[in-house]
Amino acid sequence: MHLPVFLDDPRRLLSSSAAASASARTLARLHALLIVSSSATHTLISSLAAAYARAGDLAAAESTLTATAASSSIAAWNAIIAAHSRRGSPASALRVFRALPPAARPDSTTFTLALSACARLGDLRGGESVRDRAFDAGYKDDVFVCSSLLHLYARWGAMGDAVKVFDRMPRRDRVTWSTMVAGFVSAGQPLDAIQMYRRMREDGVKGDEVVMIGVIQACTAARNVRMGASVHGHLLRHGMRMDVVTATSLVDMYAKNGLLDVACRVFGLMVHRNDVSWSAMISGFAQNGQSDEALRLFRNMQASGIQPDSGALVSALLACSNIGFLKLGRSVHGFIVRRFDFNCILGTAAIDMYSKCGSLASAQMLFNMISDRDLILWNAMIACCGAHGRGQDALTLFQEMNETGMRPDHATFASLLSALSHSGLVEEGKLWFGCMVNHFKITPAEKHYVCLVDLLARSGLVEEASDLLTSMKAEPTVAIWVALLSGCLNNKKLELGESIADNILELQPDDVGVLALVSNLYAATKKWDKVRQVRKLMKDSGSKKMPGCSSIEIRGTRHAFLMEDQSHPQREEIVSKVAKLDLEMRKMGYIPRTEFVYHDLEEEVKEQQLSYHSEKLAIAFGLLNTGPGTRLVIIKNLRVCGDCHDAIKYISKIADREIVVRDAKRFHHFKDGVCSCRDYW
DNA sequence: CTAGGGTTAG
Repeated sequence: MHLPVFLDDPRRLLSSSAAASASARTLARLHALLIVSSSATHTLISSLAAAYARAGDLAAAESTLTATAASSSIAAWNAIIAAHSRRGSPASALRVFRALPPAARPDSTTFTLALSACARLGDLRGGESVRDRAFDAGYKDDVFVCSSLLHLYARWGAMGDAVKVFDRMPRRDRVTWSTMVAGFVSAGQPLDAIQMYRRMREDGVKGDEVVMIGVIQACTAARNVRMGASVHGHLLRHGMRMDVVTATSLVDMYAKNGLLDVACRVFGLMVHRNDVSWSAMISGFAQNGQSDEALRLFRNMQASGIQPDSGALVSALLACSNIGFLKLGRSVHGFIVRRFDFNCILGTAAIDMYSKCGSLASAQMLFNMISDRDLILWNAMIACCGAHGRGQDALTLFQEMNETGMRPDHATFASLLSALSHSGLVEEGKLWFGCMVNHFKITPAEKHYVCLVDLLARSGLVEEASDLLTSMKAEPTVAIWVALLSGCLNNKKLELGESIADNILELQPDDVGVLALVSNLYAATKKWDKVRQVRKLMKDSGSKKMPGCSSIEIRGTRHAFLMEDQSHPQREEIVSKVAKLDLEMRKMGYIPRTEFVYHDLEEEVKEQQLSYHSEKLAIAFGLLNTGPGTRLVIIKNLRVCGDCHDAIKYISKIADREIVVRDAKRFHHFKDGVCSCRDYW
């Protein structure tokens, strides 16, 4: 037993580094001995309490101080408050702060800790009362106190107040500056963040990693890769520590700006990578449409022994959504259920995955299981119903959402209006558009106008839609004109349609689908020279666009089909299946719509080209490889053309199959010769 | 004994 030795000089023990790492148990024995031997002085008790706090026994620390003369020792209390903070319980930190005995006079450290706790809790009013006490106690010009006050405001979007504090600070250090930079970034003002950094440099303050991370994020948000790269160079030249966080923000900066190869190189050069670094890289691929690569990385991450965090899982789910990989999506969902609490972010990503993989039922089931729903989760589920052609369900959900007191935002209405439009619920669409503007005071954006115009025009109310355009403050965009034009074409309002087509051409669209619509309209009015002119534009933009690709998942394996790709082992069988279907379709009245072939070819060759459209190949493959009655889910990267849309209706009848096609815009549910979406051009 | 930092959903 060596404790008595300590008793010779407990003072030395408590100030030595041994105490810093002493266990709470050792400290307790020492404590007891101090009391028994009546040698517990004020200073000793205070140091002991601080040592308890460092060792993590906060209850012991507090009870050591309470009811002794040492309870006036602010240093000991600070140690306790700091320990609560480190442990991630700001509420406990504040509780201790508020219950300080009157004899313990808070100092700069105490106020700083309390303000930081308020910032973490988002307790602005509590923070302001701490501020008042700090200022009264004479810490008005204290850099630590002011910087944490600044952070409180900046972190919660009150940049105006943050600037006020900042402006009257007599002294600023790099923490002050970096707080301002990060504040502007999270307030969505990246240019002001960069401006702050410039001011800092003019003031002669050198940036450290933390400031630079803020600047990198600002470059990411401002889409300024050039400056981002120069910051990167600056870091390297000045030999700044490339820690995980710095490197990760660089990876993110390059990836979000489309420089995936550079992002990869930075990622590859990292000495230590943690879950967040992997997440940044995976999301970079997923958001740049390289979903297969994102999923490969996701597997690599697990293989290298890093447990995916929620960021990586969300990105993996996003990648599964993009390519419609239901089996993998399900397994990621299963992984989450086993290891995580299902929060709203993960829930939203999973619901979106099920939705985009064609499984409305799974999305609904998951939604019903989540009881604590936030705005984005509701929006995702409403969008899901809409995408699957369930306008009425979307409306019911929307009303349910309102009943819970959740306030809809612009995205909610975009999803709702789009759902109503796809289901042809005209009266409801008009009603809720008006309600959005008048009751919820949301200024309609382009997407809202597109939905409403589409809804009106499709339903034959072309004039009403046209009036809506004139009532708009801004000039109509291509998307809005297109919605109106397709209504004109479907409802044979050719005269109005022609002037709209002219308007669209003036805006120089390069979208082949848009041009096809315009060309179809000119064909309907027999303006053949204009048809030729538009078809030339289509040829130019058609050669630039990516090839159409469709995929189908059969028993957990994905099969992708491109028009040009001859390499599929079952290619011949597939092509002859399509030909057989084609024959039957024609007997039932199908007429190939060769206007959807954009190359100058003989009519016969054009018809053949139509047979090679990727969605037809994928469907034929699906029919060959699944049993009768199995539902087929096709994921297509571009929009389904009018010809395929007609053809799949017939195929669903002939093969007696439910066929779901997800194109770049939405879902088409084909069954018994009809599609859930209304007229299609 | 004290303040500031990265990824992820509609």
